[in-house]
Amino acid sequence: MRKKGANGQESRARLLIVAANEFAKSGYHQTKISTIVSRAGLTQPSFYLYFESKEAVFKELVEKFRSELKILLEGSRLESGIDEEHVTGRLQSVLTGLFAFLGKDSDLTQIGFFIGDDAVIVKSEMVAMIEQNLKAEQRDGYFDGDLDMHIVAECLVGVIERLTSQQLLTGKRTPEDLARHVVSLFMHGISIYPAKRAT
Amino acid sequence: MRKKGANGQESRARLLIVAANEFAKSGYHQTKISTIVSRAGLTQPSFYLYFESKEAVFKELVEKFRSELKILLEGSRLESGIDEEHVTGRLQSVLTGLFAFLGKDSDLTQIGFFIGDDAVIVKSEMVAMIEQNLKAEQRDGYFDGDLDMHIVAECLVGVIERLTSQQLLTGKRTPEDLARHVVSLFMHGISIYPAKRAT
Amino acid sequence: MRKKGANGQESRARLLIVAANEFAKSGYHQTKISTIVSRAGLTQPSFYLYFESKEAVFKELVEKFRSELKILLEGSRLESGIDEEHVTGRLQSVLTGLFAFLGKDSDLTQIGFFIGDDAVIVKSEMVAMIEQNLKAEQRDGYFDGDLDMHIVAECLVGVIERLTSQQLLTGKRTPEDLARHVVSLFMHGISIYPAKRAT
Amino acid sequence: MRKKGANGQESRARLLIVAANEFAKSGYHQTKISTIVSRAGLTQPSFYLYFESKEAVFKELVEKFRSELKILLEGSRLESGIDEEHVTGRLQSVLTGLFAFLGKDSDLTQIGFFIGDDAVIVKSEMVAMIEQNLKAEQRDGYFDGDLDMHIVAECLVGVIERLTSQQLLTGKRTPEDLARHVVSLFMHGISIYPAKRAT
DNA sequence: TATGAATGAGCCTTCATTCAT
DNA sequence: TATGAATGAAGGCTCATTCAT
Repeated sequence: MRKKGANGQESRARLLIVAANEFAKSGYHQTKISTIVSRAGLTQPSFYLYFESKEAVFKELVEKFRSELKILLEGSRLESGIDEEHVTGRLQSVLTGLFAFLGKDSDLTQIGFFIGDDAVIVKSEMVAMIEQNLKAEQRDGYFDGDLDMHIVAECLVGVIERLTSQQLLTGKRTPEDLARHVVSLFMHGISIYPAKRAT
Repeated sequence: MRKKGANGQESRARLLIVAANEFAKSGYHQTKISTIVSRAGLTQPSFYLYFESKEAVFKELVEKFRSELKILLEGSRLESGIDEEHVTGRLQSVLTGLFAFLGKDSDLTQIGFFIGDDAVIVKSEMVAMIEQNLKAEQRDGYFDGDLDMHIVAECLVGVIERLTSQQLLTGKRTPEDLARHVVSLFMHGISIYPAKRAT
Repeated sequence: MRKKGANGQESRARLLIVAANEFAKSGYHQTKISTIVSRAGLTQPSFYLYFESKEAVFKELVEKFRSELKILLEGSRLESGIDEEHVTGRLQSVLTGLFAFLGKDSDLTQIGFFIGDDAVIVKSEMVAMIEQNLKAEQRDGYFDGDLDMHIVAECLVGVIERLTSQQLLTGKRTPEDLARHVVSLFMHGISIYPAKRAT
Repeated sequence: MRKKGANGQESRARLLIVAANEFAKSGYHQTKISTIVSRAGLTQPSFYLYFESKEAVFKELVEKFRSELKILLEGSRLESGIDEEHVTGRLQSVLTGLFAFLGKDSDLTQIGFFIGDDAVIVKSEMVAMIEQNLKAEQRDGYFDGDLDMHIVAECLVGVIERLTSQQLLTGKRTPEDLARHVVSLFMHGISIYPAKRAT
């Protein structure tokens, strides 16, 4: 009879899952290898059979998050839209995709988006990307030329950040729902009065 | 014979300042008592002359932030406005005050707003408060009745959070500047087209 | 189906060679089984197919050295010489043989002569043997009767030890060369003045 | 009542002594901090109160040996002698001093002369120094011009090495005694016949 | 003959905290 | 008010060795 998980890949996978969960729950430094291996039904040396070090697993997880996110974002670059409908629709779909991605694996999202020094970088890159797109649309006349798109991009990321942690990862809202609210808010704000734009 | 600066209150104050800075820089767990006392020109036992434990200093700092914030927010409750001008103006002034507060002591803000488990609570409370105010204004007809003000409040806090850490604490923007951008974004969004509200 | 080289004796031999090299290079404790098997193209359990333990391989190597050395030394016992020419010649040839042996397999020499607790014993035995021979020649009148042959023997071994590690194993000198120098030094010293022996 | 050794310098000194003894007895890697502190009547963290790391103590000990040895050797440079008596006497006194130094603190000698990678260097430097001196005397005509003084120096160090570990550190012989034997051996060898030098 | 998988035992190092002065 | 000295409790990592196949 095989020992439980006498299969390397399976053990590794289990360790990775548990590790992600622990890192997400407690942060990098508070996570103990002893807890990880114990939850994975193994002993400490086994951990080092599959990973170089504590830092290495963490990096692997961060990298996984980053690369998946990169693929998602690159696949959803906003080309210049044609009319307002399109712009809105595109934003809606991109955000839905993003929230769907962020909600898919809550441990990984926690790690890549909120824990560790790289999270700051990830979000900065996201801001930069969004800013580029917004500026393009702004040049095309869809958005008020006076807006500081860097600030807008920062705000959007702040919103995504908070909604992800408070609404998405807690299961209170769906990606579509969140995307709809965000689009609505960012497109038209909450006032019932039209903006007094510089004319 | 007293040592230079061998004044209890002064030593305590110095420890508190250094501790705040270390917590802000490195987070709770990465901050070492040895570093704090060393920077404060004292030795480890002295630390325990003024504070019960590492956790105690941290809590004291968090509490300081929370109480100051509480006073600020209570002093700036939005009473029902009278017209759009007022609503906008009030929001603008409240946000300016909030950013001013958050920018006043960056170490304390870091601690109370971003580090430690209480930060989550602080922000949730802020969300709740904002939500109340928004709902009141909504009832008064200033905002679209269909809007989910809980989500809007969450978004506002997310925006405040991010702008604080990325623009305010880095010295890139002033409180007024940030408040203006936020008000503009939240009131009217970025689209040049008016919202198609349900009629 | 056998794997390439899946011949027990061959694997064992490979392990032995690599082990000798690692022990020689890094010493007993710093040598890791994992390194040995990896260099031998095998896995850790295979090691235990051929050797009881880490200590066992080491002992086997030490024993190999000791037995070979023993054979060499026993075959070269100095019988009482007849005249000075003979004594000198005999010493020269014995030393040449010894250096040749020590230079033959540098890893084994390193292990048996310099590493591990047995090396001390090996050299002590060598001292004892040399001492016997020197004393015999001394009784026969070839050497000054006042000399403490135990010390002389110790010196000779010290010289052999150092020349082996610094000149022989580094390839700087040949066995013959070294033997000649040692004989010259031990027979007549370096002074140009004759010794003032007690008469 | 003071705790045993509630004096920093004393604790440090005790640790250093015990550490030296352990390193000398078991070598670097086999020496355990736990053993050192336990023998010094302390606990593990205390060790790190006085030393950076295990490696650091070791280095400190090695350095102590090296610097003391350096001072000794520099103070006893052989100036060109005047006649054979002088040369012999000088050699005798230098060797006596050296053996006295090597016998003074056997643990330190073990560490600096036999353990650790630096021991090899120490001895190489010693060879170089001796070689210089011998060559000078050789140029002055005291020694046979045909001798390879590098080899002679190597032999001398080999002899010192062995006599130190086997006779001096074991308490069997005194520095003077050993020096006398070495001088006699190196000056005139053991043969009763005079050397047939090239004429 | 060979290996994939796993582990018991152990070692170095760190840090918040305390005791005696 | 202040500190020199010390420690309990942990945590990351390594290595020789074994089990089941």
